[in-house]
Amino acid sequence: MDMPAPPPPPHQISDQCRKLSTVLSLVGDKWTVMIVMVLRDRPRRFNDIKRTIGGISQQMLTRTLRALERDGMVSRTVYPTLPPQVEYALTDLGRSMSEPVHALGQWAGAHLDQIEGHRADFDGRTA
Amino acid sequence: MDMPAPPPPPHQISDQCRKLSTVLSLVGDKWTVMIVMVLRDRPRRFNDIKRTIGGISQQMLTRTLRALERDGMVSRTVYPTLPPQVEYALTDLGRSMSEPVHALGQWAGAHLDQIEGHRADFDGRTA
DNA sequence: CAGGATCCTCATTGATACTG
DNA sequence: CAGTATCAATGAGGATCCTG
Repeated sequence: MDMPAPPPPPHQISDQCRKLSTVLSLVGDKWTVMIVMVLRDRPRRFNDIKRTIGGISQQMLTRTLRALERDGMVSRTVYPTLPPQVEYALTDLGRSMSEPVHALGQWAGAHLDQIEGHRADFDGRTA
Repeated sequence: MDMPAPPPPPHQISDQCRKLSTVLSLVGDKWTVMIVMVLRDRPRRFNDIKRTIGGISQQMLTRTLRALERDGMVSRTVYPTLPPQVEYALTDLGRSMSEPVHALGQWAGAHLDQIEGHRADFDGRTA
């Protein structure tokens, strides 16, 4: 069969991106970033995190922490006291991730007004 | 009324984060990052983007591009030819954003295996 | 205190068909 | 080609109640 080169698929980019989006979607998650940021200064307990963030349901906090634990970003330590204490902390991996995330946060902070300006502009023109 | 100091709300962090999450959620969006990455090398036309990404509905492509345009990340130029041509390109702001996003992508790529390892581990222990 | 189980609601996404 | 409009399905996220 004379097919010297298999047709190079035009979506190498998307394939790579698709794998990355698995991780990227972590960052886009409404709560994940907040939790990582909160845990950045020090380990905290469940309701401590809940109170600090404020506005998150325990359902979502549980789920998000589970997801972070699953990805190895957060460690979960149970102290069998009474009442039980569970402490969440960033792992090395989690702390490592928090750096580029923080950088992105910096950028976002620096350009927030600009973006909101564009939005108001756009909405004004559209209305 | 003797309330010398208004009770300092314990969620200064969350307030800041909430504003940032407006921008951060852009990054987490499944398609936004891909589109930005695709537009990073050169301006492209609608169906060109669609084909390159592959798997995105025209509905979502339209919406995501609109959102990016609204935020001032992407410019939309219409050439009144027949058939019509519409070219999308990153603005300076968009290109600026693509840098920390790219950094995050680098990180994600570098740690993808590690993360997937953790996931497999976790799922194994849980199952 | 930490979190599992349920139920419910609304936003996001996709598929399809139509238009300038 | 580059959209808009409509409909249907899926899932995220919140509220509530209950347990170890």
